Amino acid sequence: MIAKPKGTYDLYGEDAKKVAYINDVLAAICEKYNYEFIRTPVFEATEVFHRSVGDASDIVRKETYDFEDRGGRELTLRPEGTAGVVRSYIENKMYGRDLQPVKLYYNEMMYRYERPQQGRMREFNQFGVEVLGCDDPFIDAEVISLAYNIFKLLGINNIRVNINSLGDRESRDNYREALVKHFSKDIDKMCEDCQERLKKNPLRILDCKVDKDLEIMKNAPKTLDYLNEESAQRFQKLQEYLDLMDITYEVNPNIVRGLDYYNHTVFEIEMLNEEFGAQNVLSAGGRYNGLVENLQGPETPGIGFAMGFERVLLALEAEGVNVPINNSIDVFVGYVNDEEKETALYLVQDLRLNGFICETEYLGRSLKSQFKTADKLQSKYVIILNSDDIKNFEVKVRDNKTKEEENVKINDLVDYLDMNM
RNA sequence: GCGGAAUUGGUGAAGUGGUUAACACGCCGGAUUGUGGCUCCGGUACGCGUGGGUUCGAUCCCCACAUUUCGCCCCA
Repeated sequence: MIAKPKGTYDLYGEDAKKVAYINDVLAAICEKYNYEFIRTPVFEATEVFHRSVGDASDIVRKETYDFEDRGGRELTLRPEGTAGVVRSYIENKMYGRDLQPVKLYYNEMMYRYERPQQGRMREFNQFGVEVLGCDDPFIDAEVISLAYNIFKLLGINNIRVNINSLGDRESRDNYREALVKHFSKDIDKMCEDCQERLKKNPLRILDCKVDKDLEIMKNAPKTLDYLNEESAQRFQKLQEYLDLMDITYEVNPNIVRGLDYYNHTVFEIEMLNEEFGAQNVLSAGGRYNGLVENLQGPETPGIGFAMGFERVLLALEAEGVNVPINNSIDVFVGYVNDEEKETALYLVQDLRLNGFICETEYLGRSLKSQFKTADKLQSKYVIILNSDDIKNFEVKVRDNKTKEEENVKINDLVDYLDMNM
C-alpha cells in the first residue's frame, strides 16, 4: 500500500466539514474588517524566505523544502505566509495604491521539514493577515482584535492573549546586549540548549523549559525596561486601545518571537487547556518594520499574524465546541425497476436545480435498504417511485418525520416541498 | 537532529510460539415476494505495519526500517 508522506494528512469526512466551516467564519470576519484575500505561489525563489528570516537559527538550514527546478532555479516551498505576501506587495507596487494601508489575508498550505507531532505537520494550513503601510499602534490593536475575535466567533474561549514589545531596533539591540551580559556570567549552570542559544538567539533563552525556575532566569532583564521613550509610549498606547475594545490580555515579557525581523508589538494567543499538549500556541504574530526593505522594497511598516488550522481543530475538540454542520438532506428518491430509475434520474436533477439537497439509490439495493439509507442521511422527505404513480404523473412523498404519505403531481412537487419544508 | 511509547479487519479492540485469529460496532443479504429504523438468522481479515533473522513451525522471540504518538530542539 502506498502511504501518504510523513507529516501530511488527508482532509476528509467530519474534519473537512469543520475546516469548511472555519473557512466560512474566517472569510466572513475578514470581510467585516475589510481585509482583502491574496494568494501567492506555493513556491518562491529560495531567496524570498531566506532573506526574510535572516540567517538566524536552524530554520533556513534544515527546515525548508528547497529544490531546484528543471531550469536550474533555486526554489522553496513556502514555509510561512508573510514573506510571499511581502514579495507580492513589492512586486505589484501595492505601496502605490490610493487606498492605504493595504490589508491582506491569506489561507494556504505551508511546508516545513520538521519532526511531526500533534498539531505540527510538514504540510499544514495557515490563515494569516498582513497590514502594510501603517505604523500606528492603532492598527496593531486591530490586528490583535481580529485574531482574538476569530476564536471568540469559533467558540474557543479558553485562551489567553499574550503581548509584549521588543521596541525599535535601538531598544532591541540594547536589550539583547543586556541579556547576553546577564546570562554570560553563569551560563555554565544552564542547559546545553541555552548555552547554544546564548550565541545564536539569546532572546529565546527566556522561554526555555528546562531552566525556567533558575534564579538567573527570574531576575533576567525585561524587554520592557529597555524600551526607549518612543517605544514605551507605543506599547502604552497599544494597551489602551486593547482595553477600549474589551480584549483581555496579559503583558508577558517572555514572549519573544524567534526571528530577527520583529520589533515593537509581538503577541501570541495560547490555548489554556492543561491536556492540550506542547503545541499550544494557536496564533502568533507581530510587527515587522524593516522586512519590506529587506526584500528590496521601499521602507514600509508592517504587522501580521498567522493561525494554524490543525491546532484550531484540536482546540475546537478540546473545548467541546459543536461546529454547526448540516448532515441532513432534503429528499431521498427511492426506486426499484428501470422505468422508475429513469424517472429518479430526471427527478433528482430537477429537485437539485430547484435548490433541494437530494440523494437517490446508486447500488440497486432493496427498497428496504433504501429506506435505511434515507434514515441515515436524515432525509426530510422520501419519495418512493412506483410505475403506476408515474403513469399518472404522480409520486408518493413521505414526510420522514410524521411518516405520512401523500401522492403529489410531479409538476407540483417543487411547490409542495417548498411549502412543507 | 535527540529520547520514550505504539503498530492486529471499514472501526473499537481480545489473544496465543503450532489445526478454522475472540467479541462488539459497522456494512451486505434474508425472515418481511415494494415501505425501513426493533428483533432474529447468515455473510464479512490478500491474515496480525514492512523487510530480514531465530525455530520443525511465528501475529506472538530478535534486528532493521517505516509510520503514528508523547516530549526535546526549532517555531516564520
